[in-house]
Amino acid sequence: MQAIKVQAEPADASSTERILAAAEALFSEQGFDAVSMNAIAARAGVSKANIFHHFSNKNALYLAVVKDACKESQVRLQHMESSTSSLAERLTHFARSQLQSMLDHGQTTRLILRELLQNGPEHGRELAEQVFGQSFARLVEMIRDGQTRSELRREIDPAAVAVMLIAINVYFFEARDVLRHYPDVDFADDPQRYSEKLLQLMLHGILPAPKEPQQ
Amino acid sequence: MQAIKVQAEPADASSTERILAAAEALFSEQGFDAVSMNAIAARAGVSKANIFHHFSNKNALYLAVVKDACKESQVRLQHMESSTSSLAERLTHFARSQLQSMLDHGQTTRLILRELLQNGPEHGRELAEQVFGQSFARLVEMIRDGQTRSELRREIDPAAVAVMLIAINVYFFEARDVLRHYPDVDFADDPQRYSEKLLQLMLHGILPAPKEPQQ
DNA sequence: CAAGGAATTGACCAACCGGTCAGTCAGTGG
DNA sequence: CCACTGACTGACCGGTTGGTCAATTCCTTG
Repeated sequence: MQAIKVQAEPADASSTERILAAAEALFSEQGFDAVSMNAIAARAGVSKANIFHHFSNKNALYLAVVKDACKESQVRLQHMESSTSSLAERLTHFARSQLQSMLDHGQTTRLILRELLQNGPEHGRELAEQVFGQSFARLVEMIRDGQTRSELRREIDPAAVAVMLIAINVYFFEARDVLRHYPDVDFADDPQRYSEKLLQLMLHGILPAPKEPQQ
Repeated sequence: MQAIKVQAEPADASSTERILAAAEALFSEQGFDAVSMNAIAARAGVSKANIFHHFSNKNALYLAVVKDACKESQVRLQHMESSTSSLAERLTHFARSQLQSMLDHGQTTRLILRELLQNGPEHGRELAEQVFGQSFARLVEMIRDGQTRSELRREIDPAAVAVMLIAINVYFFEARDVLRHYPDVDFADDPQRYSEKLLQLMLHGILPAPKEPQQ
């Protein structure tokens, strides 16, 4: 029999860490405005005033949370092995691991996607530079590299391939709960199968091959 | 010289319509919690109490707005001509017109996407049934139909094609502001070119064709 | 014209918001 | 032992929130 807490952050972490964790959870679930400082304080197990001791105001706290989330997801997407295997294999691996990572860290992902939906053009640049920029550029580079080795058709725009890959994953994350209710869809609960099917589509296209479908 | 209104809904519409229009604009721009009933009242040019006369509470108003938006976007996607042309042409036309429609009605689109990001599994079903369901099923049917006529490879899952098509468009809408800042991307401001490039990718795949790329 | 229901309003409310503040307390260096 | 400090707290602030209500105006129907 011990202290009852419906939801709480680990008690052994520092106050600042607990506040950040609580704030990230609540912000990602409900968005900025729907979360009160009282709620964050309660979940973190500290007083509201304590939050203002560590963060100058609510917006600063939110910014810290977003920055944290960005850093995390940036780190997560950094290992992208090169050259050892074919472009198709590398793309497949990237797609699979990115999607899995998004699902594993759904909280962070949702926060960033929410941020994406938010305010205008100005705001997009920060995200572009701080979060996705590096890994996107690297992905494009990888594709372009495969293109010089004739592993994909010459007239294709590498950036378009990269965007398509990411679009596929992002949409799965967003629309899973909707897709689940379509009778035609059998992959809503199976990211592995989803990745496989969509990657096949992307690699080989949907039109019938002139001769044999196998390369 | 007349009454000054920084932003307003058309004065000739009924109060209910003006309220709905104002609410949709504000909700889609700022989200549920960030918009106050006072703000909606001011923009609609009515008193706050008047809103509560027409809608039982804030949530009911929001629901009405969402339902309106859903109905509108449902109507928008209903014309999908069949049989006259090849599957590739029909898919291309669908992609182009859907994307254009999303951009033209950015307000509504953003509202629905925001809704998608929101709460859990339960909520997804309503959206599935009320908004996207019909047109998704029809799109799948169209693809399946083309498949029986051997216009696309037999082993392909029509639902996967449909999801890919939609994912491509949704992601463009969401990430435009970010994509714009990538030096590799030349289609962020040109939905037409985006549709073209991505559709080519989807139709022919990215791998080199065994013989001639042209069908 | 009178009657009555719908539309509309300003005044008002309790609850809650983000944020402040004076002050307690544990630790620490001299 | 004392002085100082940073972490931390409960009580509190002005302002705003969603929502109520009695009163008034408007419009229709008899």
